[in-house]
Amino acid sequence: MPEAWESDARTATARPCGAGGCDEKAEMSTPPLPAPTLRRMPAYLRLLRAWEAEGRDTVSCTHLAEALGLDPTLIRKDLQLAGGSGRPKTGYRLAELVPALEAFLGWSHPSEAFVIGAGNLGLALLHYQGFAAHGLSIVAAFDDDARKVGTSSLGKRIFPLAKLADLGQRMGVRLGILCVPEAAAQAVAETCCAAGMRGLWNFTGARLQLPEGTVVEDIDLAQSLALLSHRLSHRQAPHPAASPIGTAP
Amino acid sequence: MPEAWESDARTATARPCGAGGCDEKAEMSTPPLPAPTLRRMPAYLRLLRAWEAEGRDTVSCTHLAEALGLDPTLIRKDLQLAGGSGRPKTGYRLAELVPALEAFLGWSHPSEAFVIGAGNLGLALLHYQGFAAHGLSIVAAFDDDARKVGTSSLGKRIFPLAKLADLGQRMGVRLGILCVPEAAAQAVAETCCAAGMRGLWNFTGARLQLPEGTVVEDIDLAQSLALLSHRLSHRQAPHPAASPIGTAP
DNA sequence: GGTTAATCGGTAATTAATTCTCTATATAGG
DNA sequence: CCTATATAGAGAATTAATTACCGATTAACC
Repeated sequence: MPEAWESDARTATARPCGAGGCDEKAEMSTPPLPAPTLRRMPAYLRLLRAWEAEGRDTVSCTHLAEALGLDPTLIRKDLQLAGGSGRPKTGYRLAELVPALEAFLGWSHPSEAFVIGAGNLGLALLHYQGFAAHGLSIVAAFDDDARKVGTSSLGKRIFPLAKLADLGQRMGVRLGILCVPEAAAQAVAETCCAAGMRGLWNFTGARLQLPEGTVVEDIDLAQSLALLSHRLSHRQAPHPAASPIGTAP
Repeated sequence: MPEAWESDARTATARPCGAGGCDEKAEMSTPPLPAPTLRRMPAYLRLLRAWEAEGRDTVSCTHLAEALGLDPTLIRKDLQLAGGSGRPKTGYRLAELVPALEAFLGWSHPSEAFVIGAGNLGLALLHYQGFAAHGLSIVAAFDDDARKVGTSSLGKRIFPLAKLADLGQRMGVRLGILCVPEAAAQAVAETCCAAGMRGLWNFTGARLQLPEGTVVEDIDLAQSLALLSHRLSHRQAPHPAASPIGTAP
C-alpha cells in the first residue's frame, strides 16, 4: 500500500473532548456525531500537519476550504465538533488544532491491532508503513494456513489462528482487522469479540452480527466500484469538482 | 483479498436504463443519482443473486429490508431508480431485477482494467478473484521496479510502467486502478488519462486533479479508520443495528 | 489610536436523504 | 367469483447535512 504521510503523531494534550457530551464517563448520552464529519477529519489533519511541517502556525477555514474544495462554513462546523477553537482574523493555531483533532480521532497514541488472515490483503495491511500517522500499530497477524505462520518481513510475526484468543486477551489488543475469506468472517469476528476486542475493521464483505457495543467498520470495495462503474458507463463525473471528501468512502 | 461471492455475472438484457435520463445519447442532463443509493446497490445485488441461486424467483422490498436492516421504502425507491419494477403482492421478479441492476451498475459485461503499482496492495487486487462478479476484469499490472516486471501467478502479467500509455491505448482499457505511492499518483493518473482511460480507482490517498469528465473514485482507509477509532475511543456503536450500508465506505 | 479587513461563532435557510402515509393493484385462498 | 392481504408506487413529512447570512472580535495597518 502506498501513501507516505508525515508520521509525527504527537501525544496530544487531550482537549475537553469537544463534541457536546463526553463528560468524565465516556458512555452516556453522546449526541451521535455525523459520520460525514468524521470522514472529513483525516483530510483536515493531513493538510494541517503538512502546513505545520512547512512552518505555518495558524490556518483559517477559508484556506482549508480552498485547498479541499469544500465550503468554509462546513469546515468551521467540523472543527467545532472536534473541539477546535479559533480566533477572528487569524484562524486556528496549528499547534493546538492538530493535537485536538488527533485526540478527537483517538490517534494521539497508537492503538494496537491484529490482522486476521494473512492473504494478499492481510499482508499488505500488515506491512503498510502509513498507519503510524493514523494512530494505528499493527502488531501481528494470524492465519489458519500453517505455511504462512512464522516471521514475516519487518519483524511482524504471523501466528496460527488458534492463538488469536489467547494472545488477544493477554496483550489487551482491542482492534481486529478482518482479512479472511468471507465465509470465515463471522466465526473469526466472534472469536475476536470473545478475546476482548471492541472494534473490527472488516475487509471481508460479510455482514457481521455481533454483540452490542462492538464497533464495526466495513470496507466494501463493491460499494465504491458501484459508483465508479455506474458513472463510467453513464459518463457522468460526480460533481464539477471531482469527489470532494465526505462522499467517497 | 477475501470474499468469494457467486460470480455469475450474466450478460443482461440491458433494460431501458431506468434512472430518468439516459435516452440514446448517454451524456446530457442526467439528473445526478444519489451516491448513497449507488452504494447500496451491491448489497442488494449480492443478496438477490444468492436468493436466485437458492431457487427463489420473486422478492419483495420487505424481505430485502429485513435482511439488510433497512427501511422497505428506501429499497423500493432505490430499485426504482435502478430501473426495476415490481408487482403488488409478489414483488420483483429476480430474473428481471438482477439483470436490471447489473446493467444499471455497468456490470453486465466486464470492463477491463489495469492495476498500476505492483506493491502489496496492487498484487492483492490483481489476484483477487471476486471482481468478476462486479463486472471488473483486471488484465495486467504495471510497475516502475524492474524486479517486479514479469509474469505473476494466475497468468496476470506485470509490465514496466513505461508501457502503460501504449498498451492502454492499444487495448482500449478505460479503467485504471492506482496503487502507486502517493507522491507518484498525480503523474501516473495523468498518464492514464492521456492513454484514454476515463475512470480511476484511486487507492493512493492523493487528491487528484484531472481533466473534466474523468471519473475518480477514492478509497481512503484513513476515512474509515477515523470513524472506527473515534467510535472506539468514545465507546459508541454507530447505530443500534451496526453500520447499515450506505454509510460505510 | 483609530480604521480596515479578515475571520470566528452562532442562527437561519436550503438542500439532500430517509421515512411515513395512503391508495391502487395484483395475487392467493376460500 | 369474491374477499382478504401483501405489496408496489406516488407523494407528503421528517430528519440530517450543507450552505448562506449576520453580528462580534481581533489582529494588522495607517
